[in-house]
Amino acid sequence: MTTIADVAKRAGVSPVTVSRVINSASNVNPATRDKVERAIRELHYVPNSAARSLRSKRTNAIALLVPDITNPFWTTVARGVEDAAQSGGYSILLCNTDEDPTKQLHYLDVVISRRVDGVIIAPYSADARKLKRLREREIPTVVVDRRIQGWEVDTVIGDSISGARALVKHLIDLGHQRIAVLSGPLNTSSAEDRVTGYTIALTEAGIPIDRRMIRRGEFKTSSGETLTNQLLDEGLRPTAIFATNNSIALGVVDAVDQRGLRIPQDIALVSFDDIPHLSHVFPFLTVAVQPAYEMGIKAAQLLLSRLNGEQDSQPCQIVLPTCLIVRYSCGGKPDDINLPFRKDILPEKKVPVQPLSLEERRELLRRIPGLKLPAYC
Amino acid sequence: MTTIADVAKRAGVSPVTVSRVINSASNVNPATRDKVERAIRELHYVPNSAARSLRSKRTNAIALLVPDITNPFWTTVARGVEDAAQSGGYSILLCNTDEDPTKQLHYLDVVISRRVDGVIIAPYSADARKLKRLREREIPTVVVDRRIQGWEVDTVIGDSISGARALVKHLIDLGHQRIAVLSGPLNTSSAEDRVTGYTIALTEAGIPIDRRMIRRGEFKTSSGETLTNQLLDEGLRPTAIFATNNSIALGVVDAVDQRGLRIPQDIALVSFDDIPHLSHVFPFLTVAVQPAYEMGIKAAQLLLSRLNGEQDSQPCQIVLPTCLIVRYSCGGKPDDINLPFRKDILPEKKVPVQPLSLEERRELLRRIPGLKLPAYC
DNA sequence: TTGTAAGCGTTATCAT
DNA sequence: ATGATAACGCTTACAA
Repeated sequence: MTTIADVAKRAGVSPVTVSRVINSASNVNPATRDKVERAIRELHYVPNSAARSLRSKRTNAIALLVPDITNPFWTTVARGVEDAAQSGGYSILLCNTDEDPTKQLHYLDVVISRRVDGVIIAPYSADARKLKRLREREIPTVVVDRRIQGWEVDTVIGDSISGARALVKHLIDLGHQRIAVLSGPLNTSSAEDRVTGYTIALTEAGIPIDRRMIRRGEFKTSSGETLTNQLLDEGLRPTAIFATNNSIALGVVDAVDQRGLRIPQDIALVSFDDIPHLSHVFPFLTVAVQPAYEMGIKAAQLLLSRLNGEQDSQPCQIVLPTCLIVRYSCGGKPDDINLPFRKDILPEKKVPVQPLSLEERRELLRRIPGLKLPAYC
Repeated sequence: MTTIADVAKRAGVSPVTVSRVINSASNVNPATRDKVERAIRELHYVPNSAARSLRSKRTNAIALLVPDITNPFWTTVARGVEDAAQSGGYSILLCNTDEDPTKQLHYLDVVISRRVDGVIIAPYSADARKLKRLREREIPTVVVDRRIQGWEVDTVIGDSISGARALVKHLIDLGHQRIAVLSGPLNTSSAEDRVTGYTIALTEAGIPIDRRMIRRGEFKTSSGETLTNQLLDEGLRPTAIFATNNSIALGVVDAVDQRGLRIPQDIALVSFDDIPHLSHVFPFLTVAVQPAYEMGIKAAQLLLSRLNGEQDSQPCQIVLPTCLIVRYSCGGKPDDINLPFRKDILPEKKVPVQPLSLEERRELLRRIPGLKLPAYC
């Protein structure tokens, strides 16, 4: 395989000069540059990045650790990351962690072994100790979609609290009083923030919190199904369910379907995160959406700016606004529509979600004793 | 950062011995191994893979080049690839080409520069010359989803011809005679094979081919929309449309919707490739599906077996069977169902697709003069 | 502007 | 079973 020495020989210069051309150093004579570039072309020379990395201590690669690329939310985030990374000259190492501690740990070792320049991660836990390896080695890191406790690290998240609050408020406005929430893992901030938003909305409406209506599982369809079954088996008779992510929502649909119940006639359903192509063909599910693509772009841009030292040294937290998309799944629409759907019959309404105001925040902290409101909202 | 020399010193052995331990060489004294492993743990040593790669000429990485990870088909393939690669100790370099020649070329350079051990690619064109760089450098390659002309290379594809034939036959059985097909790029075998399947089904039913009913665009929603509009504007009055991929199908839905027409009452729709979560909530679209996850797994396994030299030297072509999933979108169901859907009201039927038999093949070649049937079916 | 020399951290090769 | 030595292909530091 052609090396830099071959090119140098052909161009009649030293390897260093070729290196300078490759790295677009300024101090190269244009004529020399031409010679070298011709030699590179003629020999189809492509530098060996292992060798470059070994010497330069940079890999021009970043790792992306997400729970599951198969979830359309993560797919979209990944695409954003890839686009931004690519245009900055970085490659992406893709890692699915499945929210699995062992897998995440394994991948952190891969990340360290490969000496990637930076990491974008949606960690399975808010516990900073799980990311010790990254921190110890001072690998530039951006956490996405979730907040971390115990480590001031760059973070890009959606405003889950306000989104959830808006979603539940919407249900309440439609007359629902018995609303259940199906949350994800306890130590995952996005799951918890959505429960917080739920609590806020109920409190603001003067509806007492029934702890039995708050369920926690995993961000998985199977979990949504199980939790729904438990909920309905216990005879709590919720009139609406808030699924804290799209996978859980699908599980709710399944469980409700199996019981011969109907959405929204028998039970309403809202969800955090959309199911992209579904809305396209069947504008059904009322959801709070985060700008997933932008989240990916922003995370990558933030990381790259760190790598280039363009950023001030303070870790930052970027909070992206959410939108409420009101569709059919909580009722309020005729239920005798012919198949298939036309968007003029099943219109959808997209509304930006307002974050909590300072007064609302203060008021809430007063009214709800145990409430922990993260700084971001 | 800790190096192999640090570990060696601590364990009181030479770096080579540490290397042997890392690489689980057999000829290491168990006691020595223990000492080394302890030292590794104590120092939190993780080998530098750039250095390893430079010396060993292996990167333990493979590149995955797909059109767009955002398309659920590719998402699923990617997940399969990642799972298989991970369990073989390989990392994945993710590259979205957007079916764009420039992007693909760019990524081929990245691939070469990074000296990945192998490549899994869905190339934007069947022209082998576009992959010259891979071939010249003898980078082990598996082509997925598409056939390549002019290069005998490992390939994993779905049986597009039989799938398309089954899909169109289904339409014909329901009484459709004026069926349009919206295909993808001319030089993409999956697109062309699906048109071939279409042609076969019509011919077998004795329906003459109307060239105006065959449209070609891109595998994009916008393209599906445009093509549908053109088709309908020209007054060809198709009673059914066959979209050759899921993105195109979504464009058809849009266009039909905008005209105030309904699927399937006014026009039927079938598609190649499912839209995963859609079917979950709204079992609507009749489709031919390929086992996308298995395609990813198979492609990665094939590649890894090449890398490990476990395979005979012949390039091979793996053809995965397709299934027909019959749902609502071509009619034959009541159209006065209340929202939302219950799967017992909108049942779906999944049928394995039979490949063309030898006799059928022979018969077809006789009846259709210009027909080019690829070897795989 | 260009070149020389050294070294990045590992493993292949050969020797013991 | 273990070690010494060199080399992988490049870039940094310094010199000219």
